Amino acid sequence: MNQSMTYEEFQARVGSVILTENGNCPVTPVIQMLQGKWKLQIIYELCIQSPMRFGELKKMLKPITNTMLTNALKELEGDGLVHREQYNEIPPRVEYSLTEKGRDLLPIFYAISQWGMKYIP
Amino acid sequence: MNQSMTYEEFQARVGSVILTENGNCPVTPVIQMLQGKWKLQIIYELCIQSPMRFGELKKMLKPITNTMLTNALKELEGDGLVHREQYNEIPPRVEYSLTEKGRDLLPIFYAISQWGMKYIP
DNA sequence: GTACTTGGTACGAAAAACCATACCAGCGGA
DNA sequence: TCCGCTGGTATGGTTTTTCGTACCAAGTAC
Repeated sequence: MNQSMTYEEFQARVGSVILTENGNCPVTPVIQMLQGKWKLQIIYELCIQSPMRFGELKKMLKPITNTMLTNALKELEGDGLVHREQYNEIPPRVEYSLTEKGRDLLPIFYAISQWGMKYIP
Repeated sequence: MNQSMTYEEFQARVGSVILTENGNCPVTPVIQMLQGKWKLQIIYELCIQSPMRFGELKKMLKPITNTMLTNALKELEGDGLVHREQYNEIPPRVEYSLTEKGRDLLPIFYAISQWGMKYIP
């Protein structure tokens, strides 16, 4: 099934079948996992370029603060979406990249970009 | 292009071409538009069933308060994603449904559900 | 010896989000 | 006459996010 599915197709597949199967919703937990001002943006930056250093990410997400970036990255790492690789050099170097689990979020961003290209002026 | 695209395909298409074309990103504004604890959930409920009355929505999103639901629906209506239809009856009846613009968000939820089915236990 | 580098941490303050509670209209039913 | 129904609004308070600023280590260049 691709992205040109109809409303009825999605409803038939996700709404009627999966949702009511055992009470486990495959959408709500994902939405909650990705909540927060920066998480989706960070993942998206890592979609575009990976790996990225802490400072590079910070520059891309310009008004972000150290604290926010650190916290968000920690949570993303905790959720297994982002991998943190630390090199013991001076000055320190830390590289962030998407895990396979994180890369699998790509179709979401693809769908978002399709919508954005249609509706964002 | 469907959802089994490779990382390189997405990168080539969204990362390299569209993003750098004119500085307008088709992803970031969408992410910001959908931010907040309830917006995505409301849209998702309306994906599953539409139209829905205010009280039905409230029941589905159980711990939500009147204020939150009202505010979120107003913003979604303001963004043109949700349509509000008011019937002047007693007791009052108001039905919410997705606009075409809102329905076009469906592929995003489809992609989310695909990811959720793979990774949510 | 001083300044500069990176990838953070710690702290408190400010802002935003969220919540609970009470209240409203106006008709139908008991 | 009083209650209950719906779809909210108003108010104020609490909790969660987010921000701003200062600071750190440990080496390198000047």
